[in-house]
Amino acid sequence: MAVKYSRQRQLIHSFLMTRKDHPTADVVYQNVRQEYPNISLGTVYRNLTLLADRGEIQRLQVGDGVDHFDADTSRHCHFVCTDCGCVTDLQLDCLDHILTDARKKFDGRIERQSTFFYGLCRDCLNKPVGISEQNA
Amino acid sequence: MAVKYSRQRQLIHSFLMTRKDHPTADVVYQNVRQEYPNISLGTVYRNLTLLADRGEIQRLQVGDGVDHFDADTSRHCHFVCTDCGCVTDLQLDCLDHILTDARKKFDGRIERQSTFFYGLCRDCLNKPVGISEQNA
DNA sequence: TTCCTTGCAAATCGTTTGCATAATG
DNA sequence: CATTATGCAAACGATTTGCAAGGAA
Repeated sequence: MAVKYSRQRQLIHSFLMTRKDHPTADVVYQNVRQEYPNISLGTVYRNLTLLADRGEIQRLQVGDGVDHFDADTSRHCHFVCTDCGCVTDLQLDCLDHILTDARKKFDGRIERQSTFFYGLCRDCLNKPVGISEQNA
Repeated sequence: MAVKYSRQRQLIHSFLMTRKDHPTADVVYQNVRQEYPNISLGTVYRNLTLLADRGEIQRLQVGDGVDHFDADTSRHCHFVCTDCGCVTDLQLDCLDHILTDARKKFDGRIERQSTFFYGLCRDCLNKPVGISEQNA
């Protein structure tokens, strides 16, 4: 239960804080590896899970089958591009409102909410057709 | 591309329509099997994917690592119990509002939205501590 | 010294896929 | 007949886990 310091966890967490694009475990691994070559994928997974469990980071299941991680634990939404798969933050004012509304209607205890938007990001919108494999 | 009739797909789809609890592929398999014992898991997966791609059902990634399926394709939210894992529908009035708001703020094309709420369902709220493994 | 962490590799588990055969249109 | 769907089993990919060794308190 008690958590002890580890250089690996420290590197993982601080790497995540430098990124606003919500990397996957493997991306974290590839990057931390540059500074700490001996680190293993298992360790990355273990620490991401530990940090998420302690609420120090957020685990995002954006719907592409791979977990993404976000060092920003504040309440915010995400946009996921269905073409390039990029994930970006989206700040909305009405988050509290929807939560209140849901609590009013639901017979149980609602603790948190997660909202994803899907569509095409700016870059993919402007991209000429055929520049990447189009999703039919 | 052309879709041909199959008894298996028919059974899968109509089973899904009888359920409002958003079963997983395996649950669909176990149930359809009672009426059609020779069906294979692969066929169930193939048809759920086909139906979802054609918009006849909805694939839900509720965050437990397993895909759930919903025969109700109307716009609505879901509540996921973090204790028992049950998934229930939640109808909210402000869905259009949040979508409009997001479109206003985002520089790209937002096509759809998905919102999940997490907490304890009514049954788990009333359940005495220790009746199931508590998530520490 | 005690307990937490690691690296490594093997194991898990949900889902997908290749292939030869069966069913549909 | 051409094409799509099936059952089966093997393949896959992301994540987890067991274990012996290393590091922190």
